[in-house]
Amino acid sequence: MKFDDVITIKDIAKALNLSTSTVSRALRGRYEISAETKKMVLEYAERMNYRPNLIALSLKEQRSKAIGIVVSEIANNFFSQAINGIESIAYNRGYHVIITQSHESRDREMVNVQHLVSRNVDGLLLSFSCETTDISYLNQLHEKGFPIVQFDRVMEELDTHKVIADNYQGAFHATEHLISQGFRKIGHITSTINLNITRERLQGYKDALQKHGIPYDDELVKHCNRGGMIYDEVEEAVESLFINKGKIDALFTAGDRLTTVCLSALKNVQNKYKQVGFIGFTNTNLADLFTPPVSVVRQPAFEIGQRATELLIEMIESRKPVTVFEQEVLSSHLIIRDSSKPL
Amino acid sequence: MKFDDVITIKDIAKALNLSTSTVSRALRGRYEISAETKKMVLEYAERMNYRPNLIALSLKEQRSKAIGIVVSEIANNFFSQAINGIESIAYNRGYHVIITQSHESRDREMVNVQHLVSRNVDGLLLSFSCETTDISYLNQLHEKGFPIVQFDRVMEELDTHKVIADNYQGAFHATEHLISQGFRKIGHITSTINLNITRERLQGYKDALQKHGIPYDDELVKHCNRGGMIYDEVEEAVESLFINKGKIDALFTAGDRLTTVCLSALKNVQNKYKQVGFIGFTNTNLADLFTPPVSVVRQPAFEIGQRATELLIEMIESRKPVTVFEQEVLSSHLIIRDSSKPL
DNA sequence: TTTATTTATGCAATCGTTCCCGATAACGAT
DNA sequence: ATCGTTATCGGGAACGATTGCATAAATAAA
Repeated sequence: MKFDDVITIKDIAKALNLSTSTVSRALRGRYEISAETKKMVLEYAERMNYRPNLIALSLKEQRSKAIGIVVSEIANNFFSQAINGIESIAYNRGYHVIITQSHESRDREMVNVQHLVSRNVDGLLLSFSCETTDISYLNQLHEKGFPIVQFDRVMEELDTHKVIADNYQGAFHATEHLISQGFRKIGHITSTINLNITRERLQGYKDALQKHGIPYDDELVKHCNRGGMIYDEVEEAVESLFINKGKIDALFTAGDRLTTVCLSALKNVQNKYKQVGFIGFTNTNLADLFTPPVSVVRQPAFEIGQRATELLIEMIESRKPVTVFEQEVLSSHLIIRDSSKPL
Repeated sequence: MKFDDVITIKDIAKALNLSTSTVSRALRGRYEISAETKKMVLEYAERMNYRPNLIALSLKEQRSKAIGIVVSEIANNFFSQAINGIESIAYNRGYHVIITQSHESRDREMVNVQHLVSRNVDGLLLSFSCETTDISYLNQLHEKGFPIVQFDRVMEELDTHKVIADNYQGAFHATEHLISQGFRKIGHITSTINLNITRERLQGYKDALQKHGIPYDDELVKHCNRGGMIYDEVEEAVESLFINKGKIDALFTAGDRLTTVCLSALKNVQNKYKQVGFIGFTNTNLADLFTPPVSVVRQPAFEIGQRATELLIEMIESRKPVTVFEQEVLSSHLIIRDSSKPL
């Protein structure tokens, strides 16, 4: 059904026998308008419940006061918390946010970006999908100086602001912690190597092993390339780590969704959860309800969202093009619970 | 920084020495355009990576092919799953979705609705906040026949399609289940009575008690009016139920976030979780990782989102105004685990 | 050859808003 | 009476895209 009878500035102009310009200025509170005209317009607009059409405004002003977000999944503690951080800043600065999900698909991600751009968003906050390796679809946009800030899952070759957690440190400390608890055969389940977070965490894991003289074993690292989107992929990874009985004595998982799905899989696969040391990256609030309570690496999701948004708005509102970009690294937090204590 | 050099239909027209009309028709594949002109335009557009400006299109066509969503929190399993259901339908029908959060604030909810409307969304999917009692801000919109579908948290007095879970049945069965397991003093933590889901579930709880000859005790029902947004509110409710030692022997919680927060609070308050029978409405996938594994009432969140979207798109695309509205009730699912077994 | 028809293209209005220019009137100063 | 100033307000272009209508050229029919 066609729906179009919302009140516009033209309607007000016609009703009050004024021109649209006058009405516009009255509503904007410009000085050139006489007090009585202004009052008349404001009262009428109020009475008729007038709201400016943001579409028309965007077209005219060439900006929308809206920020586009692309994340892989909102059903992910890290991202939903990050989005809350984003909103907390954006809202106070007068921006609205438009949230989209890539569902770990590069095509969907690209479509979302294009859609957001053709909706005239003033800037983009991006966290890439597992599938994404080729980001040439951003080239043109980026070359023209379109404001983009990457967070969490970032691309080295895309030179814009980046806001991330200290993935390397987080993984290093988590692994070192497991070692300090006496574990020696530490499995690592992570997602695709496409992602910086995977590589950084893997490196932290490796370096911690090396520091303590534990040889690195390729067989103990399993990549779930869809980042936990497909349960079977994760269960298979978990199972394979247990093929030789006692092959691993502890497990370290990277990635929010991956960690929670791993916990399910561990439970389902011969109830292994209680039989290995465990620590994982996750932002769930329920970690201490498990038995044993789960040790986690918690990322400052909210703050990452906030910081990314501050940088983005700074870029949007800067009068001269921003050409020097920074990478901000926020500290993650190791929360030791029982799951990583000696068995 | 002002950013505006995206390619438009005018640029193409100028470059190829054509009129914008011709370019537009060529891009739309209209028959009136000669094959060579069409080819020339298409090739140039492709090469310059032309994308139509959806803002301009929306303004012209008076529709945006976008659907606005307002939920209280995306960091809530029910809503994030519902949103995935919404997206699954919308995407296939060529609609984009714009997700906003009210954070359980009526004002924020209203602002979001107004913002979405002034962005020319073609319809709204609404789930109300805890705070909302007065929805007069929707009156004008609704009277004019603007397509709105309510889901989960709905308002009786707003006559549009509604898609909900069988809250009464779910609560009734959950309570009856606890009774069948021998529990008699069953506490109920729920959110504000403003919400239909609260009232329906409370009624289910009451009726189950009555059916089995258990007197209803007002003291055993606690309302967390912010729906679990404020931890202290929940902890207080939990504590108060335990003031008289052994006052309750089981707990039934309504609401996704409320249930998870309650579990935390139960754990924190003298580690009570293992000492009471427990069942709650929640869609978390981690319920069986707790000890004991949590019995839950699981709502068909994904399907609710899907169905609501189907109804909405039907309304949007209907040529005549829709005046007869239906309320669809989808079955929830009782999943019995150990938390509700006799102690 | 003339007229009718088809084919291909351009013009201009439209959507809602803002803002640069002008236009008009009132008023005081000359 | 004329001019300049100031205070108010309107006209119209612009933003990007679509589309009904007009027009031109090319072709077909007479």
